[in-house]
Amino acid sequence: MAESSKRKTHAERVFEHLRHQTKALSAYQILDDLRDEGVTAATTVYRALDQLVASGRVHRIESLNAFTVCADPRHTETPVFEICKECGDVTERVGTGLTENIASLSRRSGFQPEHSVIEIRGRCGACRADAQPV
Amino acid sequence: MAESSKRKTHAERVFEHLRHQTKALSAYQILDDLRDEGVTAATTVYRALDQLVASGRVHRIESLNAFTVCADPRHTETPVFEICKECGDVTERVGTGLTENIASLSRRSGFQPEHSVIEIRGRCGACRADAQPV
DNA sequence: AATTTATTGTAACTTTGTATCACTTCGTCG
DNA sequence: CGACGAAGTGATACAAAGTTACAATAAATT
Repeated sequence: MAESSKRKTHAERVFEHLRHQTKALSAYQILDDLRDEGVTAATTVYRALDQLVASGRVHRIESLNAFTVCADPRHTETPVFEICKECGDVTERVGTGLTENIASLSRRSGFQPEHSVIEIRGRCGACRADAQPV
Repeated sequence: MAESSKRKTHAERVFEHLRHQTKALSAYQILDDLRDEGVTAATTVYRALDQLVASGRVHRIESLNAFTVCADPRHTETPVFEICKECGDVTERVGTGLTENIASLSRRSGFQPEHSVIEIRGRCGACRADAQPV
């Protein structure tokens, strides 16, 4: 095995790679991208992603079956993801107050929320600007 | 082909079947369930689901890769789904005010929302009650 | 009847995700 | 030092979810 693969864990490699993306990547995209660095099996990528998601350093984007780094691992609020249908960029918003809205909904319905998925698909500001011809 | 399959479209069959469920069903579950009624191919199920989702009669639950009927096709607000991790039941909530929250978030961020995915995973009221011994 | 149009089926294939088992690496403890 | 166990990795196979391309059929039009 390449000596380079001895120093860092694969989880670190996956995290570092994701950190340099503006789009969310699928597990298999990550696998392809990291073959040079000694990651050769889907299993390994999924294991790395499991750890990273569990530790809150990476988020899974459900509507894309893809993954992106957490913008701020210290936040406790439910993150909101804006996903641009044109350029594919994914932006995480925190402190949106939506957590409280969900909590109050639950108070009414008797449902006990554990994990919320909030993903907004649409067009990002940059793509809207691009589409304005003068 | 069975004569029964002549009367209704497959989309109708899929819709009727979903309507009698409390849980969301995957496309392949639907396929299995409807084999007796002459639905034999995954393609057919997906085509039916595409129509139903496009016409707003069925929702796709992204975090489950599954489908459920729309509780009220007339609503315009973004639906919120409560998904119980224990019993698997999926409940749609409308009129939660979350649409307005998302809109105001967008006003700040410059993002133009088209379709929002809001799915809350946790425990439903019934399962919470069941888990209370005495 | 002939042509078009929508619906369905078949089959192969891609993408996404999991399970199993063997092997290596590495720390630690005797 | 060497044995041992835990964690990490890889290979393989498989399961689940979704798509594509094309042929066959049925229904509607003319």
